[in-house]
Amino acid sequence: MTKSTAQQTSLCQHCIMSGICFGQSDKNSAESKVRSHKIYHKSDILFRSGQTFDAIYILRSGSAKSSILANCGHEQISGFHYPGDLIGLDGFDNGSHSQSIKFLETSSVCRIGLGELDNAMANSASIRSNLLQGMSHALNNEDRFLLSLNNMNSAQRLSSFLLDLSAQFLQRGLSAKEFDLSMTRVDIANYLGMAIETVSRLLTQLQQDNIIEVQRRRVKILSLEKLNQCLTLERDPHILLTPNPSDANTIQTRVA
Amino acid sequence: MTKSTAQQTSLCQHCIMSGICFGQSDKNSAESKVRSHKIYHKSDILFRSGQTFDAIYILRSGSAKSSILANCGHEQISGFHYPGDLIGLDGFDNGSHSQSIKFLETSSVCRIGLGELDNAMANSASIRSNLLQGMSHALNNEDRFLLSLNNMNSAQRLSSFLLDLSAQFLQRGLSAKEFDLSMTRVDIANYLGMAIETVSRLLTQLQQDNIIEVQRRRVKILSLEKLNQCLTLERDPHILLTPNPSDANTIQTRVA
DNA sequence: CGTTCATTTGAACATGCTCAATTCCTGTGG
DNA sequence: CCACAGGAATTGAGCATGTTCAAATGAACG
Repeated sequence: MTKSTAQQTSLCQHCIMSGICFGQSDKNSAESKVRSHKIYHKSDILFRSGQTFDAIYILRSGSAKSSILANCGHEQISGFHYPGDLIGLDGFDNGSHSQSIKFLETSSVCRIGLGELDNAMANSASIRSNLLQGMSHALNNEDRFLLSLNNMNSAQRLSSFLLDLSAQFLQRGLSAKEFDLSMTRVDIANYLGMAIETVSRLLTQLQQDNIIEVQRRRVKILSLEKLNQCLTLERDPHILLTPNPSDANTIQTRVA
Repeated sequence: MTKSTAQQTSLCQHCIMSGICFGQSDKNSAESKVRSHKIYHKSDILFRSGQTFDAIYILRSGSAKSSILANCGHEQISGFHYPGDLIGLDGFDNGSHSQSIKFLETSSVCRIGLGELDNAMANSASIRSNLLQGMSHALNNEDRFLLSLNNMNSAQRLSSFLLDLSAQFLQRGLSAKEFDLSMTRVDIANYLGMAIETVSRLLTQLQQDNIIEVQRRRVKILSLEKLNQCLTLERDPHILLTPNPSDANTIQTRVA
């Protein structure tokens, strides 16, 4: 996921934080305002857990994973990031990062210092709104992911993961049906909470069912419909059916 | 978790959003500035998924659960809330709530309209900081919870849940060792992603091991140490060991 | 080419779910 | 005050999903 240099200015103008780089008045004289951005390579670390929080970042190109560390030393990947994503939001909590960010491929990143950010928030309603929206979005993403962990079996989780990636790529103007995974099987297994053997088996299964073609990092989705069906079919909502679906006091509206 | 009316003013002064209610200048003449708050009862809904986002809320007393709804109609609880918690942060994402909030007992809530909030953010650095901190905290909480879902077995998840509650109560000046659960076993099972029978079995197990005493909603922790050991002992980090713990390129620092 | 890492595949086993029945609490009405 | 009904919680036994362990295969890289 890299962009030609010709696209960079346009990339900046559509950035969620563009208000910081381009003043209200001169959105047109953009050329000179492209914020300096730093290039990182595969396996580079943007910041580590425990490190002082002094900036947030926007991923311009490439991809990264964020992870936290359990007491037992276990690394848990909490998300993957793609161009346009805000990174480092975990730091507002207590002044130091709780996550670590590691790049999965060559990537470029804009840094927005905390002082600069706070100034912008004081002066611009759209910056305030965009930042809150970004954080809220991250929260909702985690909620939905949580749902899939608690609610779905391995096959459904993996299908869901692939569909999610597909949507991410589509949203960024790339192919929704054919793409390269930037993470290893180990990363996928970690993220989805299953053994890497299970990931492997399920991928071959999907391939045998003519739903995807997969070869190493390359994935081709043969049928988005069938992949979607994997989520709904063979569902068995075992956990947590509340007894009174029609009760006005109850939150859920329908129970299978 | 309810507070006497005598404590309410003090409660407001320590509120994370107090800057909105009390101007910088007159933090002392507090009496008259206590924001009107609304009382809800058990099973009441604060807002539902899909509802227009027009305010955030602060829980003053009581407790609540937030949940989202899967396509299949399955309700997934994404968190429990206690006094001081910010509620409704999910709405910044796209202008409508993705969560639903349901009270678990009689509770009182302050409402802060979006306009009012944005004004306050424009004018007060501490409001900006507090809101971002609150959202970041919520994010980090979810990350840690995600880790426990992917990383721990049922016994560990339940122990972790109890310890978490204990810490929440302690932080709010209540007993860390003896408290009432405001949620049902069904809620616990839903949240922790297991069957309610498993919750039940594990609680009796913990009781037989003289780690807790539990009777219906009442929980007494006999040994916080032993409960903590439940998290670390019998650990078996099966998933996701990355091969090179000492590699500088790798995020985690140690692997069991 | 040989070493290393990533991935795949197979077979046994374990955790935790499902189904079913029972017990325990709480509130309600006789 | 007691009997009864309904929900919540507990307990037991069988079973399924997905893990563990072990070994083989495949791709990449020096």
